[in-house]
Amino acid sequence: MSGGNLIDSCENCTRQWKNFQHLTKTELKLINENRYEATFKPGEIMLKQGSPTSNALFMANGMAKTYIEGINGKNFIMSIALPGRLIMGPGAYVNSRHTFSVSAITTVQACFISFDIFKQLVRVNGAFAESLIEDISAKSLRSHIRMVNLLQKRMSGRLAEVLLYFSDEVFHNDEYEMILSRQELGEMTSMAKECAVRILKELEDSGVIYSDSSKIKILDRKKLIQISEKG
Amino acid sequence: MSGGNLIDSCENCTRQWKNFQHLTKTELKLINENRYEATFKPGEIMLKQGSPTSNALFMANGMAKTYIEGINGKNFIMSIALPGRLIMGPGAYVNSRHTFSVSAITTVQACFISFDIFKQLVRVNGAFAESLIEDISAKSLRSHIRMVNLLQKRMSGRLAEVLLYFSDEVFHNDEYEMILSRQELGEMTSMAKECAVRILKELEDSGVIYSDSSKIKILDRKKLIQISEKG
DNA sequence: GTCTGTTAGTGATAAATATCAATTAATAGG
DNA sequence: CCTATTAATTGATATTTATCACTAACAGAC
Repeated sequence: MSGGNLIDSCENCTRQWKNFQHLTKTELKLINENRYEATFKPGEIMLKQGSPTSNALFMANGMAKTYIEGINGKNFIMSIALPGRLIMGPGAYVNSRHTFSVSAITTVQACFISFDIFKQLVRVNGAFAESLIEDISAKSLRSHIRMVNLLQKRMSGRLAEVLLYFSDEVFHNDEYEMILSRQELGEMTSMAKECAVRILKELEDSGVIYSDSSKIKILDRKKLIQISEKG
Repeated sequence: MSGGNLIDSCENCTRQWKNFQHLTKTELKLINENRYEATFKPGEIMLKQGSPTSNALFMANGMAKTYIEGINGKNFIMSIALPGRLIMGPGAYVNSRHTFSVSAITTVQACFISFDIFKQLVRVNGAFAESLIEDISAKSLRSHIRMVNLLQKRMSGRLAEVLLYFSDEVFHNDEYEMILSRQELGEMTSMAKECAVRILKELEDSGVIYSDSSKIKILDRKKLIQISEKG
């Protein structure tokens, strides 16, 4: 993590959070003047669960994992944070503690903005507030869907779902680098790493995917969707 | 479900959603003039997953279960809706479809308020908007905690947690009527009904609770918490 | 290059959980 | 009060998933 601003301004930022479009020029300038840029190396923790929610975090470049540190050191990876996204857990408006941790997977460039300023803008700008509610709601909706997936499907269905998530939401491609280790893949699908390995192999053996340790290629999308839906 | 307003007005309603305190008199009057009261009998569906989110729902009296209709007709009960609470899923601000269903457990008195009006107030009243974000955030936080509980604990831990939920959040008493059937208890803890029965029996045999088919009494709270935390 | 620690992969086994098949309460109508 | 259903319980068994104990592969430090 190093200081110094590489990004010129929020106004010209190509990775700007899309909800900032609801701010006036003055308001956006206020954000810009109060942001702190940081660059994280792979593996570095960007936000720590339990720490005070003093800042909202915006992803400018790179990828990170958001995860809950659960019972007995067992993690649960919720999602992959991508450029242009706001990272703000529910704790910001409840107990002022981060509900989850975030750690960089690749090199990550991110901006911190004080919650005092952020919340103030939410209070005075109705359209901005509404767009924040939309953002929070979308995350909540995903988490509901995710919950049912994880609770009601067997391992192969859960893993298939995550493989599709990477293809559809993260890389927008049927072929991609699996940026998570097998251990992490297990933490995202709520299974032991050994099981993740085995099911990946099963999917490869049945010709649904090609999988070299770090590369994934979806060969039979229809079947993968079927496995994901059937459970 | 029958029409006719039994509640005099929002202003004097003892079950008023606490966030309405941020509304002006005029705004609250607007809500009051546009609300529709309904009474549901036990078992009746109040909101159906997938249907359009035309209204926000406020619980005035009684208890309901909110549940997601998942895979193969398997339900997942998220929580018990109580008097004074707003029922509004994330769909309202995303795809205008209810994300979950709600059905009455006891006789329920509830008010429907059009989302058009509700959203308008969110837009113009910053403090109200903020309080809504707080409400949504609190629900989201619970759901995160719930997710870890359900994903990382074994059956006895999950059931113990739900028994404590009823005691702490619903009845505020160590002794209460279990308003859910064994089947539903299973749907809330993500286990088969037979397992719910067995674990309830185990807890009784080990003196942690007393359980007559419909009555639950927590005898050893410390131990129950321990079981819930250990997983 | 060699050493060393970490991740991936494999098979055997144990533990947890679901399903199935019966019975036995419990309850709502008539 | 009796009967038809539905819910609760129980035991046996099948599935699913986790754990354990290794071996192989790999990457970084020196």
